[in-house]
Amino acid sequence: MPKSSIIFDLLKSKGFRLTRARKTLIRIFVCSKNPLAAADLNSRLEKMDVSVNKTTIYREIDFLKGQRIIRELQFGDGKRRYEIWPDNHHHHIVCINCDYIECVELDGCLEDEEKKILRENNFKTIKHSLEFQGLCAKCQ
Amino acid sequence: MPKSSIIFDLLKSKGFRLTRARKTLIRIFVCSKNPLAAADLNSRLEKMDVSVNKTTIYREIDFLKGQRIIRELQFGDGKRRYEIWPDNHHHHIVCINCDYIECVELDGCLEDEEKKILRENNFKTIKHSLEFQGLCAKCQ
DNA sequence: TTGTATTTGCAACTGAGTTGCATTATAATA
DNA sequence: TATTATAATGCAACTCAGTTGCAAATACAA
Repeated sequence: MPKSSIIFDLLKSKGFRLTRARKTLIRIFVCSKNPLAAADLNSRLEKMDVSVNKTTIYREIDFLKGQRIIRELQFGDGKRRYEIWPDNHHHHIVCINCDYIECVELDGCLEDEEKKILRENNFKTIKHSLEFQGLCAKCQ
Repeated sequence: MPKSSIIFDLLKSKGFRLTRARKTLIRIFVCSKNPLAAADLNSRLEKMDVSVNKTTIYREIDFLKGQRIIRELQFGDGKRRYEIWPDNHHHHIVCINCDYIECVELDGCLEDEEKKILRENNFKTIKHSLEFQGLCAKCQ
């Protein structure tokens, strides 16, 4: 069973409706290799002949975020980007020249650091955001 | 000699002018314990009776950033924040409840990871942005 | 097929940040 | 001190991401 169908069933079982926009957005996220901003979603929807108002796109983003189907990322260009909720904990590296993005998996990611923060800063760490910026193979 | 004066001399020696706005903004950054957004700068300037147009604030931010006197940070709320260029490499932890911010210093920060990225992703890493979110002592 | 709560579209808005251009003011020099 | 070049500023109008209130449409259970 493709991943989209699993998500459809999950949402249906929770009593949410499967509208054309919602299903298409979920398919877009499942298939996309890169995190997508609201404007990216809009142009992909248009290409797929599913016309959706931008308000709906933002509301659907909130909905999918709330359902933990997607998660939000920030690459420092002032746009919020989203990707399907990952199975594996990972981060990203963005090429500062051509915006090409790759996933990066780190070993034993920041667990010790979060313990240190609890000890030294008295903060209970919930999550962290870590993105790398650099030059991809082509742009070096 | 206070830190602001050192920066004033540096800029002067490079041939830049020391205007009221520029000097006041540098003083604000030097004194501030927290990273500041453009709107924060505006309200602090008003309190100090130095009225400055918002265009000037944004241009001055660009200037100070270009001179490596301040650096930009993102905490994921859609605003860009700035702090005086740090002597020590550090990150931040933000309380998701009350927005209180503390600095966090990590040991041997991410050097091994950046080497790994060069090996495995073929990216030459220039920099990284890492921010923690959690609950501060009061909000736990 | 119907009832209704969920979802959507629209239009108008907010708030961060940008641009072009005319004006002002810093600071080096005469 | 007065002159001058140009760095810095103000203003108004703009872009672009994202939000809000409300009326209309639609998914889907019964």
